[in-house]
Amino acid sequence: MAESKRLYPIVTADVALFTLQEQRLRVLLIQRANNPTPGGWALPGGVLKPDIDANLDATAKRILAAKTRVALPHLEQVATHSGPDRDPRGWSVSTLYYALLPSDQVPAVAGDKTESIEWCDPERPGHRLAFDHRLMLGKALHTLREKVSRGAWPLHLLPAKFTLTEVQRACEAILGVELDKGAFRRQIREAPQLVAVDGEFLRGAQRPAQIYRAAGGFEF
Amino acid sequence: MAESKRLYPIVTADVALFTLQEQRLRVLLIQRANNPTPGGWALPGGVLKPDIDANLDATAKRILAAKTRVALPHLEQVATHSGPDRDPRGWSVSTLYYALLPSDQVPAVAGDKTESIEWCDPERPGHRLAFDHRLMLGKALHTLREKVSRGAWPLHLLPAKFTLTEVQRACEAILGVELDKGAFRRQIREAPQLVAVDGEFLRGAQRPAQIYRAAGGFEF
DNA sequence: TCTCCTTAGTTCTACTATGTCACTAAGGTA
DNA sequence: TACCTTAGTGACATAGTAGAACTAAGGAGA
Repeated sequence: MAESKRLYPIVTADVALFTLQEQRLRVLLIQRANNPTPGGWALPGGVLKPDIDANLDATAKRILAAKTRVALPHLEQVATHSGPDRDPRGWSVSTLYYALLPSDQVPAVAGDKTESIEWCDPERPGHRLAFDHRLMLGKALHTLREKVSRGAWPLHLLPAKFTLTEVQRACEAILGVELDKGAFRRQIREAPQLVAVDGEFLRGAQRPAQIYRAAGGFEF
Repeated sequence: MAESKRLYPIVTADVALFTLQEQRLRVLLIQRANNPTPGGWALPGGVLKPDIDANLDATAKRILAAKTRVALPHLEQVATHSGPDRDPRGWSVSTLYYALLPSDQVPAVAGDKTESIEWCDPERPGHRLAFDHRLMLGKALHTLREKVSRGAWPLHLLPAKFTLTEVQRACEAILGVELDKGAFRRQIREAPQLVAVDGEFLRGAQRPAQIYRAAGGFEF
């Protein structure tokens, strides 16, 4: 058995699941009761099961499905970390993904009985992370920010219907900076990924805001 | 053994090694004499050896070292592909890298006796590639182009000393488009990664060209 | 030695994208 | 009806970019 561990490394998928809470970017952390580092906080992850997973993407989706009751629309590969010492179980190869959870579906995420979950500030998780997950989280956040700063709209973080101001707040939460309304709307106006929902407005104690939805085939 | 293949997938590293030949971008392809698809052309790659590799980066470097006599300065991870059918040997996990070989070191690349090598146009390799290597090659090229179009200078494709025109030709070969000299030099002038070698010029039947080298700590 | 050719390297101009900010619009609330 | 809040637009200055014309500096050849 020790020999087989040398010949065949453990292959896992880990996921940084991001969402918005009160207009702040949050990432899901899990404290596993048993399993390899007891009491340690970590990104959700699990071992590849070649008999049931079509590929590592499927592994990541399976792990997320065990935590959430929703089908995650967006899953993106970030990087693969490997080495003999990063996991106490032995030589390991871990492919990191990030996923975006719509902010109205946070309640659909629940831990098993054997573990605690927490939504944390991805820049300061507040827990010491097991393995090299601190580094991984940093890479996932960096990749997400790169994508948004290159003009991708993080619509998967929002409910199915949303206002342009909500898109702007989501971008600001991801990038960690405030954006100018005029410049932001100039760019988003030409984006074919957004479709105004005719006649629907968000009402409040101010001018109503046009409701939008993602266009069909939106891919982030 | 069949059982162990189900439980533990094959883990490999594959490398798209790029270089310049006559100002054209080229990628190294190998025709393996034995090994899993006889006669098929493929990107150089090999199985992770946990007992000697510190991680998958080391696997990629080991594989390249077996093909070339030089230490490759630049190695970058692109993506990880996985699945039960992509490799005839069974369930596999393959991490793809790309590397840049200085154009004056192409002769240092030589195949084993048991295999042919060929430098191919990465957009039209001219051979049917084994596994999903055609897709991989596309991704590697795309990642390289993204990096260059975002302002990285592909100095690792050039000899230790080079002219600004050579940098421009390298960028053009990667991107597949012609660049404007004025705009190119405006950007490269402010780049701290390039250092003019005082008093050294490339001479020919025209005005001499200033010689440059990469600044210390250049990281691509 | 003079002219011409080639490539190196600079500069100028028009244009386009972007940041900044003020302005108008459209509700609700008191 | 005045005023507050947020939605949404427009106007301006600036910075970055493309495109081309320009000068510079050698060698080749008549």
